[in-house]
Amino acid sequence: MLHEEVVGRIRAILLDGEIPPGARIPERELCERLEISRTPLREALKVLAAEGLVQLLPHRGSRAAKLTDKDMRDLFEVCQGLEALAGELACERITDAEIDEIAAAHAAMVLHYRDGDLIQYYRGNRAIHEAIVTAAGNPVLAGLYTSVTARIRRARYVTPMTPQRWALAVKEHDAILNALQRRDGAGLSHILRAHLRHKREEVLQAGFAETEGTDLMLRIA
Amino acid sequence: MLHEEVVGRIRAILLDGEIPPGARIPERELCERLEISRTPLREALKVLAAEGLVQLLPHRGSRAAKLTDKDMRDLFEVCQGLEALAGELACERITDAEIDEIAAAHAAMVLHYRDGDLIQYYRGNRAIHEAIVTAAGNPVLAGLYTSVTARIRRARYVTPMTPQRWALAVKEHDAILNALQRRDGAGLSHILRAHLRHKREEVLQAGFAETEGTDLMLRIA
DNA sequence: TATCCCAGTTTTGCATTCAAAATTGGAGCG
DNA sequence: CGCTCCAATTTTGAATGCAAAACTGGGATA
Repeated sequence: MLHEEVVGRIRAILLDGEIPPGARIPERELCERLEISRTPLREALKVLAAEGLVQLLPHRGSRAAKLTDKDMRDLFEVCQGLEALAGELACERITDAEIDEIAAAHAAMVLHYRDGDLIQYYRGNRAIHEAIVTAAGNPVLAGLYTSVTARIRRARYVTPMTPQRWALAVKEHDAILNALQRRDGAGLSHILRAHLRHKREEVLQAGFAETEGTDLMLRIA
Repeated sequence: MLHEEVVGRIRAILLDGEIPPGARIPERELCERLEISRTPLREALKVLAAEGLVQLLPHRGSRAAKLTDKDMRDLFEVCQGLEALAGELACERITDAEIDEIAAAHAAMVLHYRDGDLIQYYRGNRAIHEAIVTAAGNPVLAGLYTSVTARIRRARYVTPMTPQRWALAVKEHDAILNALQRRDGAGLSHILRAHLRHKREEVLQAGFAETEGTDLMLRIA
């Protein structure tokens, strides 16, 4: 198994919440499960610690990182900045074909909204945000985005929404698609910020900071 | 020696250009120099690879990452976004005392400009940019900023400037300080973007992409 | 002479081992 | 009964050892 694969597998375990935030990471056990020895496992843990998904305590092992309200706020703040930038760049660089794909994803997502299927809605939602970032054509940006969103994923794509908020989110997504189609970078950037600000408020209001015992037990692949 | 310290030492070696971009990283040698064995060294290299400073080639060792023109452009683009965000947040959160410190740093930097001391000018310049990011009060943002700027540091703070460009940069810094003092987030954000865009043009024009043989041999601590 | 091939060497990646630090559990004491 | 302290055990962090992959260079061949 390649180094990157080990990192990926552990990252998935953490994002799935299989090892809940704050829990000790059982080295020995993971070694057996991944059929590797401690050396490559520990290499992966250090990488994940640098990413912010794992917390290393000297001589006391590693734990799945636990996000405070402040962490959550900071992450959303940065995420807003990254998506806003991605939106601007995407408008300069996106192809017609890419816009069509996003429009299709948007339409599908709206259907899930009408069906009241939150899981599928979130899945489509995430695909759209990621497509915009991809369309920005900046791998550095995409990398940071991936790492930041990984940390808030469970909160962002799991929080239940009130009908009002959900309706607003869908409306915002209409505007997002519209701005993209008009290639209105400034406009898209602005909408994305507002969209994420609302999402952040939602998440924080729902009290989804990962304090003791919060385990969402959800796997949004 | 602590893990973080090992990472830091190797990072410094790379940023100093002691191991020039593209060069092979001599594992054995570094082990002796840092007086550690291969295990912690390799852990550090994987972390630095995740940061983008090191390139890992399976079964072929690691090299100091080499930046192409595209990489440089992408990094500057992201850096613009991060600083713009930092500027906005800083205006909301910065204290009067912090503004005074930045004003003092600015004044000192202008003196170095008048002296024609580019090294000292760059040092002050960097301190100001970092102070703004710090004032944003967002550790996640600060972390990403550190990692992104590390990768372009040699280009950003080493490129020689024409008198015109230098004068313009100083003028932009006047405007930066002014916006900060007025706590004009939008304005500051705008100026920072322009400032960095100009810097990027300068760097790319100077052909400072790290292709073969480019070794700046400079240490701006 | 240039190219190909293959044994010898080096380097890499990982498993294992070992010392040091932390945790545990229970005996002794208040 | 609860607290403290200390030896036994576990876990961590790092050095070493080992198999496999990649490099090297010298000779055979075209």
